[in-house]
Amino acid sequence: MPAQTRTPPSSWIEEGLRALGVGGPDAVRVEALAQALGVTKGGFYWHFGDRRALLEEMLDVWERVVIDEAINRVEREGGDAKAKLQRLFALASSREARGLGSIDLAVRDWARRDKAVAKRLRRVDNRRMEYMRSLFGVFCPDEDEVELRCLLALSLFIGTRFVAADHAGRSRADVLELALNRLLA
Amino acid sequence: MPAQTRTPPSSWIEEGLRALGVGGPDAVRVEALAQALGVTKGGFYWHFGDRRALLEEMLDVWERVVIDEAINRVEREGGDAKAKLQRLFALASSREARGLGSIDLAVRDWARRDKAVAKRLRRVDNRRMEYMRSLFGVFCPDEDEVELRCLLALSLFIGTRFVAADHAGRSRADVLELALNRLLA
DNA sequence: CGTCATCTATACACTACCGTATCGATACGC
DNA sequence: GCGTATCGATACGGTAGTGTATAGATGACG
Repeated sequence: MPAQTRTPPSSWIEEGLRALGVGGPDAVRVEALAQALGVTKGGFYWHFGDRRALLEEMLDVWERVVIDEAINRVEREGGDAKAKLQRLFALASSREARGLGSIDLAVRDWARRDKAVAKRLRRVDNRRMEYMRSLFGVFCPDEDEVELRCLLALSLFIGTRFVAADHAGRSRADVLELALNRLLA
Repeated sequence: MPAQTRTPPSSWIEEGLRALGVGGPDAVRVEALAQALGVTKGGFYWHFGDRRALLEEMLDVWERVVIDEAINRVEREGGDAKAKLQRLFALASSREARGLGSIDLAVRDWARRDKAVAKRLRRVDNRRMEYMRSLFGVFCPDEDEVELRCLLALSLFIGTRFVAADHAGRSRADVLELALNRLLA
């Protein structure tokens, strides 16, 4: 049995993902993470070969969590396809998702300039699309229509957090609800 | 009359915007720009007080260009609202927009962690929304419906470039065309 | 209690970049 | 062609971060 670790790799990864969500990949700096964890960087290089290795493992964890977590939680409570979609959308805009959502956005921007990251994002997005396709397909016979709604849903999820426009008296949530009702019609 | 400048401020700003689009704000580095321009950083600090000043002026230029350019070009050719919207969408996904589009995405991510940038993006997005509202409003009586379509259009514009999913036999352009036809119905 | 793996602190060399200072080059206006 | 504003090259100091080396602390386990 290994001795109980004080600042195990998972701590560095966790803190790294937090930094990634807030400041992007460039903000994931060994010394900054060490300070946030209340230690020096001494132990970091015991766990990880270098900074790249940390980023790699961060993405490993992110990929696993993102793919499993959301889908599992939605599936667990059962219900029909529309109920599941509604829960999925609610989850996506919930306060708890703020942390994961920020990481999601950061990874998207990161993927623009790093092919390996783009590959991972592609896997994740395809998994999400596949899941949504299965749900929309239940009450939506036309395949083009299914594909369209999936892209709209995913784009809205991202757009809501990247678009900085006001809505003439309405709130963003109001307009978003309109959109989601339409998607579920 | 000022002497003809060899590497005027506009060159630094141009190169800076290019770097921003490719690598984000952190990639806008004085010495890197100098190298890209084939000079040393010697002259940079003659034009700009510091790096911040360049970023500021870059955003000034970007804001002016983005607001005027696209709208003016669409308006110039006339036609009815639907024709203008079609041109607007075509322009947004045209090859020429790749450069400006990348900057757009970079600014969006940047705005997440810089309030001043967020303020600028808000101005730009509101201007775009206002313009789209005026176009959708022509053939769309319901105000909620107009607002919805505007958000969908903007989200799709962003989503198309941030989402990395495949579409089961279809191309992204296919699905996008479906979406745009729906928006113009 | 002692040992060994597991961290931690500290110091160091190295690199990249910012901003400053200085002097030289170049072109335009006259 | 002369002078001045407008750059360009170079050298420098300062800061921040990476990765390495090394010695010390700390806890599990026999």
